[in-house]
Amino acid sequence: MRLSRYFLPVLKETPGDAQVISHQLMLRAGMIRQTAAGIYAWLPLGRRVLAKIEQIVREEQVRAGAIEVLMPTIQSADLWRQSGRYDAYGPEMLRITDRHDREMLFSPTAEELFTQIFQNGAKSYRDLPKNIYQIQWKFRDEVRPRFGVLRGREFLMKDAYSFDADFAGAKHSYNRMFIAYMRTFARMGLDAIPMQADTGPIGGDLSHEFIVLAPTGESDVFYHENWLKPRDTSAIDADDADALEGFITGLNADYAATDEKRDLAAESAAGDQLRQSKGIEVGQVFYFGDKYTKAMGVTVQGPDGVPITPLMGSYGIGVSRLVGAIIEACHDKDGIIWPDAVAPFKVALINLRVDDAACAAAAEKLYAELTAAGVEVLYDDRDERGGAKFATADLIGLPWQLVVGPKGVAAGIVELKRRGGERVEIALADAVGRLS
RNA sequence: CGGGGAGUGGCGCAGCCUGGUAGCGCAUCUGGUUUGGGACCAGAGGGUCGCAAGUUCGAAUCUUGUCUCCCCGACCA
Repeated sequence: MRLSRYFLPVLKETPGDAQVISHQLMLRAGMIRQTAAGIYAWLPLGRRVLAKIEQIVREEQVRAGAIEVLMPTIQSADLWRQSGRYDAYGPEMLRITDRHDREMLFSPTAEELFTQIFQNGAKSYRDLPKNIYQIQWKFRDEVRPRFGVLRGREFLMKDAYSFDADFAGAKHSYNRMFIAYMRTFARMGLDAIPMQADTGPIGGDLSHEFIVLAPTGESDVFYHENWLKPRDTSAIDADDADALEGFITGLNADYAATDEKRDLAAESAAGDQLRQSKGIEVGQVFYFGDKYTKAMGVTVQGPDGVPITPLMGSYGIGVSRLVGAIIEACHDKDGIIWPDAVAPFKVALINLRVDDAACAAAAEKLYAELTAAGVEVLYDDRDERGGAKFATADLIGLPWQLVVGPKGVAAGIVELKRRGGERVEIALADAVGRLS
């Protein structure tokens, strides 16, 4: 993409109403614009990051056996009355009346709808287990939205819902998602710690929140220092229920809990290895059994002819929140430092002198070759001075900067810089190979 | 929802106390000089001061109402 044709409205100064660093950087880097309290427009650069995160989430969901669907954001109040949550949810739910005075709502989560859709298509125990998910916008009318996309009212969320015939199956479904979450966050360059958590309005008795440690986080969290070491999940076979259960039990032997689930005995057992921090919740998994299936009268036919009430879990990942969470974890004084997997582009190709024929020709050639090699490159071909281009590139945080200047081109050399890391001079002829 | 703060060109702010018809920096446009870390000179465009009512000869400025946004706390992917 040529920057001269792109839409990247960067800001030199920090807008006054942004407090946390991720919010400031997202505004300055031209990723988002606020349109109302807690509601944001996603500009091209932000949209690309969102898509990268979505794709990683999607791949790990598929790997865990979940099936993608897309549900409406606007749902009928009647559906929510079946579970009793229409009255239970409170003012956080955005309620809407249509032209016929029918009561509707903007979905804050979707247990009811998934349960209904499941019942609609599943009649037999042979249809179990199932795990169905979507990546869709949600709306929760937070009393006080803040911190940009970390606490918006409208947010993009992956929500999955599992249906099983018995508790062992349901626990395995829960564990599958658990390990999928570990893998998902690790792929994004995040160390997310699963913590015992409260279940809130979703209900149920088993739940973990996945927390990214960050000083700007809203949750107070407590954990054993063993969690600071990265966990390798690559060898785990998620299809092997016993092995998976054993692995997760092993993980959870190290204490980690959010404020409302603190276990003072476990904390004193951890002794001086106990750590306290602030954290950002980026995902949560719940097991709640037959709470919805029972309330909504959902059953499937069992092998012996007796109806079975499926047991459910639900599993959320805050996709849009992750954009902010990653920036909180990955930035310096000059701007964002994207982990490779979620970077909006891989390379910032910087032409220092658009009016220098040899320099421009070299940059154009690199752009063409990188593009042909399938490298995502943002080519700064604007008629700007070097300083301005470096500042923009640092701000938007692409992992690599390929700098093409007149002196270097004359000597057959370009500069390759790792954002937040070292810079090296390489032969012009080697540049494409190094980046593809 | 309680407590606090703020709405003035695209962004950041001053002016308000002590009413007299709006200013600065950045950004934008034109011309020129520049060109490896957010250049310089000259010129230009852009704001009914959130909205509404009131006081006054006159309101960005005073009064009242209203909307919006932000911060602290209580609540949440």
